[in-house]
Amino acid sequence: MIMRIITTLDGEIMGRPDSGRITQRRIAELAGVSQATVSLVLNARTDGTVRIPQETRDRIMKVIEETRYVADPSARRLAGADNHILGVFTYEPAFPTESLDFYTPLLAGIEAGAEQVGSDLLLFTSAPAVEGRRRLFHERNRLRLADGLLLLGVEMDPVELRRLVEDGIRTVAVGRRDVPEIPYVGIDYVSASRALVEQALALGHEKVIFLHRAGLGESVLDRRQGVAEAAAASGLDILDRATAGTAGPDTAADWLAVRESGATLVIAEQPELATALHDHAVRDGIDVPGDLSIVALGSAARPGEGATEITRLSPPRAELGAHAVALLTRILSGEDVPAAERRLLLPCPITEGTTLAAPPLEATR
Amino acid sequence: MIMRIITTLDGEIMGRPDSGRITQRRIAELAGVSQATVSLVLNARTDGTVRIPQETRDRIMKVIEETRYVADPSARRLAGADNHILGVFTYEPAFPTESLDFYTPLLAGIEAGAEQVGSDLLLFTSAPAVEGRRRLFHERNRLRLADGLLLLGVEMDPVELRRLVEDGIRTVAVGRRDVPEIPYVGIDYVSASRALVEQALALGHEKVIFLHRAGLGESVLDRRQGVAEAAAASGLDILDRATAGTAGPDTAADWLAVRESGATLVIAEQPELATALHDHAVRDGIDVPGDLSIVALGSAARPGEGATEITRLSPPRAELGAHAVALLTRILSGEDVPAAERRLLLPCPITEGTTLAAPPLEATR
DNA sequence: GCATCGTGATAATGCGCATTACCGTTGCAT
DNA sequence: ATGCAACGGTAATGCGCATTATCACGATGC
Repeated sequence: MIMRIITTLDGEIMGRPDSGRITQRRIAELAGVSQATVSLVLNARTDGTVRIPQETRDRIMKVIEETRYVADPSARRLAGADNHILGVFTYEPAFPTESLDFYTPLLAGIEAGAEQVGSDLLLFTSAPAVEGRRRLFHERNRLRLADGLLLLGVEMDPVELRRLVEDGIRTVAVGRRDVPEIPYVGIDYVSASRALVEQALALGHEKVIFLHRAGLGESVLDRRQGVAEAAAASGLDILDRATAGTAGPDTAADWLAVRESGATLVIAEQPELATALHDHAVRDGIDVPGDLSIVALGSAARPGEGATEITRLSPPRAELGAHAVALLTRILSGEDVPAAERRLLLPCPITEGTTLAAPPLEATR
Repeated sequence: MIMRIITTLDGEIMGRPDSGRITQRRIAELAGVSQATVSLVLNARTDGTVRIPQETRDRIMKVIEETRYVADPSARRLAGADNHILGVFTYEPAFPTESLDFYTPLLAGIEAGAEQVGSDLLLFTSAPAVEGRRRLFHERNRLRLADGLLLLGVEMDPVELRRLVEDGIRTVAVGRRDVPEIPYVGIDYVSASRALVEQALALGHEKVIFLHRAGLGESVLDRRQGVAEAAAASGLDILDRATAGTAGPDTAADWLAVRESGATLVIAEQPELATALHDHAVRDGIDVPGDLSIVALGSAARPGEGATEITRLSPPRAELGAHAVALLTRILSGEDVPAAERRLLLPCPITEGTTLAAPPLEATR
């Protein structure tokens, strides 16, 4: 407050008490040029009508270095320049331990990507949660501060996605999205799921049960489609069971369902469930994979040490994040990215574990 | 480009093609007031000379809701208002798996804290690494965009810390810092280390070896001091050995040193080392804790499942992050935080594991 | 000697908002 | 009638930068 008053009385001469910030005007004074020239030099403009001899450039740059001047990002942004800030919005809290396995590798990839392209990351953690989910658009959101936006989450609100497009906020979703206008980088769960299931079926399994989430997220649907395709291709009927809604600690019910089905192969969408079922099997004296094979359509980021390696899909999550940053950066650069390249699906490798084998003899006719 | 031209020709009437952004001026038009009034209403100013009847406020708020107007954060910032953005700088990359255990819980706490106070997080990932460490001040840094700064890292550059103070960037360090001007929230490693070592010594150990990093980070030094205090208090000499510089996979050498020392108690600064030594012991047929006790002065965020529980310190990292956000927020609020409260040390609990017991009989005289 | 051109800059403007100084009305007491 | 508060706002300004139109000046051409 006192600062303000003094500044008002005498903003120029009295040692500029307002935090002594160095501005382009100050640089200009010191270098004996105009503010405009400083800006032009800083932005290395050489095109068209702008001509500034090297001599002058050097002089200005010298002052800039000496004063350790740094441009104010807000002012840059307001004046229409890019900021090299990528927004990151996660529909679920990013770090809490439940979804840690999911987000952490993604963020690691995003961080690496951002570092490479020289961008900072703005995490929109202020988004208030309404009905358990965060909302992207709230009064006082700071979306516009970022040049572009990365969107993470299992399920996204299509209404919000559309509004992003409307508002001209350049966005890349991490994970395939059905909303047509949204570019994304996803994982080809359809092919991968199909491949894994086909590999399992090729071993001779005929009684198969598939445990999956009931959700409607694109990735969930994709995995189901992959399984369905494999079933159709083999002419087999695969039992289908939706597991308890959330992180379902009710694995006992699932295990019971598996036993009652008489299946020799369990396809578990979630790796945690696969592990849990494996534990149930061990406890019940059932040999995996001798009596029962188990495969998972995903990976925990960090399998417990020494734990059984489930045969499973290993989504390349870090690469996913890095690719998303790369795509967003391309789009932001103004380059005209062809539609085909704005929707990327990364292949998802299969990690061979020790839980898949041919069915027991008595189960084969 | 085309957009720009059209705008230049006719910025007002032609449907404002510049992304159709809604501004306060537009709100003002629609509500039949001036831009200033809109700003005053938005910021809920009621003090002093500003008087706007509820009627007008309502009318303006209605337009704001209908148009889904959101203030431009850059403009707000440029005009001197707070932005509710907290900068986060990590001296090491935040996510890569090596330091994952370290940063992830911290970030989780920071995220939770930020969510609570309604702030976004700006991760300065663009900071270029010079000589393996990131540098905070680089041309084009965007520090000023944030209201304040959280600083993470084992070791920080004192020069940069001082410059932060000089430049008036309000900062809170996560982890105790020796630079006097920097507020911090840290962990009381001195007391905790001392307590753990004293607890161990009370069991009768007389030959003790302490393996620690050679670094000069405050937290490293604190742990060493705690151990030293415990040694002094008990009148015991504790062998002291600096381990290999980095993530030291050379645990064999350390194990050899332990064996040669004839120690009955190993104090390992790093939990990973403790685990490795435990494995060595198992391999060599040495009983832990029957023949050899092992304690660690830290925790891995996630001990491998089923692995031996090392008796250790469990730094409350998530709380640390949350407290740091809270402190920074207090400082930013303009509240005059007393010096004593600007340097916080959280107590660090001991997690009882299965690797600490009395020394074997033959080792006691 | 006058027009022309290239050179090396600069003045002016606006981005969207917050803030302060001020201004026109009306009601009320003097 | 006159003053004078209280009321309900508004005009103007600046934050720091990017950008465009323009200008002064010397060199060159004819």
